[in-house]
Amino acid sequence: MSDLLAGLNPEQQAAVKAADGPVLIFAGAGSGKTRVLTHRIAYLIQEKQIPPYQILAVTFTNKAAGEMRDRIRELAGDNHGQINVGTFHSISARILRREAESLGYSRYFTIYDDDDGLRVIKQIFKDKNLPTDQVPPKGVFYTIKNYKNQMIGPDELVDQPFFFRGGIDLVEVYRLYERRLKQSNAMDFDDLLLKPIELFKNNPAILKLYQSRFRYILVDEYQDTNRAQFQMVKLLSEVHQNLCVVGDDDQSIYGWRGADIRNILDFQDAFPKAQIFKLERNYRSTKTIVTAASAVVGNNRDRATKQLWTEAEQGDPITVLHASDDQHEARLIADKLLEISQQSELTFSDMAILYRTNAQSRALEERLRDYGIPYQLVGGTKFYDRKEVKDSLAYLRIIQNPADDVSVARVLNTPPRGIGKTSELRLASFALDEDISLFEALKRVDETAVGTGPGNRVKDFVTLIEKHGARLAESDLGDWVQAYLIETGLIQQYQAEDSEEAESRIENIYELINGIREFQGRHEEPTLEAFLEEVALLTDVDKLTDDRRQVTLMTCHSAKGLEFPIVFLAGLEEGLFPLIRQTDGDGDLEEERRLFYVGLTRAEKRAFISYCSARQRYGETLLAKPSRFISEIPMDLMEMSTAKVLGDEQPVTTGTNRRGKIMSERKQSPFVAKRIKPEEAVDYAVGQTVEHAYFGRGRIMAITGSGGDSKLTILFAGNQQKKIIARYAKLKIITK
DNA sequence: TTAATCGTACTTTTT
DNA sequence: GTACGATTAA
Repeated sequence: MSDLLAGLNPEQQAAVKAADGPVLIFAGAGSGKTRVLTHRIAYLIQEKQIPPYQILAVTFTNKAAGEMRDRIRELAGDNHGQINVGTFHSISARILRREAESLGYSRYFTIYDDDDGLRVIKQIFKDKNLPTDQVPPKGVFYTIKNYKNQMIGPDELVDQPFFFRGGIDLVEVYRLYERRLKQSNAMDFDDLLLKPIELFKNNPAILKLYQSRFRYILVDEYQDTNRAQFQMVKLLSEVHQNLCVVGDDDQSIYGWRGADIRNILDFQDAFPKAQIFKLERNYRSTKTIVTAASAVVGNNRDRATKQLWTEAEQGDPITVLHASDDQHEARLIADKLLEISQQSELTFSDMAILYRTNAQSRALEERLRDYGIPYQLVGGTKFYDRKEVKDSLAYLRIIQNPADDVSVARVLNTPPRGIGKTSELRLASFALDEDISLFEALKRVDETAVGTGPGNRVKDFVTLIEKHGARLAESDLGDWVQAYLIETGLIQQYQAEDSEEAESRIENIYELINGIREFQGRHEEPTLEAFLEEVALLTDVDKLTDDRRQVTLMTCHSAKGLEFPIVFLAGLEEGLFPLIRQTDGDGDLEEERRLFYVGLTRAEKRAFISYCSARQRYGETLLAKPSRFISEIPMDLMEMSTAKVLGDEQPVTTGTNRRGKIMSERKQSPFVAKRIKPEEAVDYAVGQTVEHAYFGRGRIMAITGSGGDSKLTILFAGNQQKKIIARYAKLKIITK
């Protein structure tokens, strides 16, 4: 069956056939990397007779894992079943559940996300009476995360004077944080990577087991692995050395998360016998796009030498759209989307809009809605991050792991049930004194200083949890969740509110319940723990659908590994892309450039790049210059669009002109953009008729606050009442 | 002591 | 626009 090699170019074939020993494959953008990986696995199974269960393939997202499994199935037939495919985090979680006892955890441990972790830090601040005014808990949390990412534990920091201002001892908070998680039988994302290493180092027998279990290891997106991930694969492949990593140093974009580009650049140092292959032929994009992207990324110093090339046609030049502001930019893009969908065979699902920050999606979304263009948004506020969904999940997590203090604290008084801050504080300090979990403290509420009123409420709460905990085993999971969540009163609380927002929160809770039923239908063992784990490790991209006729909106980071015939890169302005943060100096310009490279190389046929002269950010209007990345593209590959948009002539959308007029210059910021502050608001008064860009004419019913920050309550046509902040509204006074 | 309202600060990218 | 914390009202 060596038709496995048919249709592969010589380099790809060589990479597939080099089955044994360490292998590094540099795979340029669009060079058929996934093909090589899947064919390689099929080759191992069919030609080398390796049992599938001895193969471990690690991908970056669950979606990529699913796709890989599908493609191997096509190639290798039935035998693929027991192959281990997953993300680092999901594979680790699986190992850790099995071996939890060896680490002093129960197998029902909870996975904490950043929000949960931050709550732990905040609780520590409360317990220790640390001041939050000098150093925000968030900052402490991120510092700790940073250390964990680099595998630096609190003990290794001890020699250094790590005191923050305000007398906060970082090492102590770090220690407490680790202790709290352990006591809560919880692991954060970093632990999922660190604990297996700890496990393997302390238990040679267990390590040996997994070494022989994973006799062939393949790692995709290797350029984005961090130190812990490197160590894990190194440990696992130490004996057999059958480690194949695939990546592209030019696409390393997760340095901020601890990814170490040196993992790929220095692979040979760690594995001196490594064979190296380079896939440099691009099959995805036009010559224009390949040449442009290569030219830009060629400005980076820290990279392995390689030259991407293609035999594809030249294709259209990259179109640069210049907009006056972000609203205008959104219109230009929407116009192009419509134009392309009408004048070509392409549909909206062939098009994507990519940007640097999630905040940019709003203006785009508004305009797409106006135009009636269907879109799907990846990222932003995720479904599982919504308050009501997290609350619901917290109720479920308590059942699985009562030691999960974060979840218990989260829902103890949600919905409000008469257990206020004071009671919570007393319970928490009792738990601390007795060295027991918060839930244990609730059960012993009579021994605490909590009053009888709230005390009875606490007892009701405990009864509620225990009652449903006992029922879990004997009922259908979906029915059980529904009954449980209803009895928590969570839904009732929102029903009482009777607002649009509450309405959608209720919908989300039901959507969660439906999600569980759907999970039941597709999972072999639909247990509560399996569901909670899937939810914890799910990414946004995992939920992306291909086949609906929708434009895709997402960040360049999320777009990694995807491709679209038409790609728009929005917001190409100095300070935004490359992004410059005001707080900690210059970021990593080379990484920003790689990110741009990733974005541009997503395009198959045509790329559009847009930038604005002025952009609303943090409530201010900033003047901006076009990104340096635009000028790094060879001139002859670009065309500057001078397209006029119909909408420009309509008075309704003259916000830019008006704003341009009332803008006054302030001092130049240290960075690229000039800061512009709108003048103090015009004098609004109750009873005036005003015109709003979106809502039309209306009458001011009430004003609260003063100046630009004042809130206006305006009654628009159709009895629509809206509250609007004067400063941001594009209001025109019609009559006094 | 609890609940509701008000004011403020925040938004880089994600497993 | 949101989500949190603080302040105030009950």
